[in-house]
Amino acid sequence: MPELPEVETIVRKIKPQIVGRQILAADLRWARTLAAPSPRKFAEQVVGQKILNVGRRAKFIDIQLAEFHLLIHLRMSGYLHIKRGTNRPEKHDRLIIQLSGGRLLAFNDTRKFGRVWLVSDPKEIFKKLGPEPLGKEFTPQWLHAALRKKHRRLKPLLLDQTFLAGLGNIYTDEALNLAKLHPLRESSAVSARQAKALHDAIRKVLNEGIRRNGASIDWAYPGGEFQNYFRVYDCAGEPCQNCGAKIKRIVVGQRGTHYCPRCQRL
DNA sequence: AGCGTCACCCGGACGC
DNA sequence: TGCGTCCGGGTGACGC
Repeated sequence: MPELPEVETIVRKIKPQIVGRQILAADLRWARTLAAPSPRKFAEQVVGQKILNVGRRAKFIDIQLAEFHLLIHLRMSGYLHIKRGTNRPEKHDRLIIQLSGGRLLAFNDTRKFGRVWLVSDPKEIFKKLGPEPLGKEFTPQWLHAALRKKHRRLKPLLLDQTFLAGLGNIYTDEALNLAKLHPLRESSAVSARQAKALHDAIRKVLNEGIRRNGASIDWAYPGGEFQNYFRVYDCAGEPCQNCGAKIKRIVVGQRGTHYCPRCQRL
């Protein structure tokens, strides 16, 4: 389930292999939201363009072309593959871009949740996003002030990309556990000290996820190991590593939510 | 403003 | 074994 660490990892993997190359062909087989209206039009717009850079903003992969930005959101089951040569498309390949130098960039997405945009200015997509949790703007002071302004429960608030951009379900549960805060805790009631703990916990779990190449669960996203280090996510019924109490699973805003009832009191 | 609910997908897990 | 059903992830739309 791609969240920020997976996206970050994928960007680091593909960037050196595709920056500087030119797009020779583009085969768009499926995409939910796309600025270009048709596969033919899409190919017309990108073929011949050079890839200038590959970056990330929140969970979006930003492939900067000479005249456009190709934005890719992997959602849960999406993945970007670099292949050599011109192999046959694999099952669930949704977009295949043939590059100069004999390389192929394929966007594979089993569950068709991922999205692709071709835009001239990525700001139109990014403008609603909150700050980057690993960026300079995200400080304990900012977080405390931002939490106080809201009257929302911590779990849905942290998942809200307009509040803070990049946390998904796994990392939100893990961060709240590390910070010893209950997922249903009212945001405006969080103290400065707790905000500092939450800030540090968010950075810690994201950096840990990146270091372990993200989490591989089920079919999604090969190669990560973070799933072996979950403290609460997907651990319902298991003892808390900190206190031994049984990890609980509840549903908050349609999302599975895992926490330690003893360490994270309401 | 914030919350609940639904929709989008489909491989895998589960129950019969 | 095979078939039906449910689940889960991120996000946007919609109604209260």
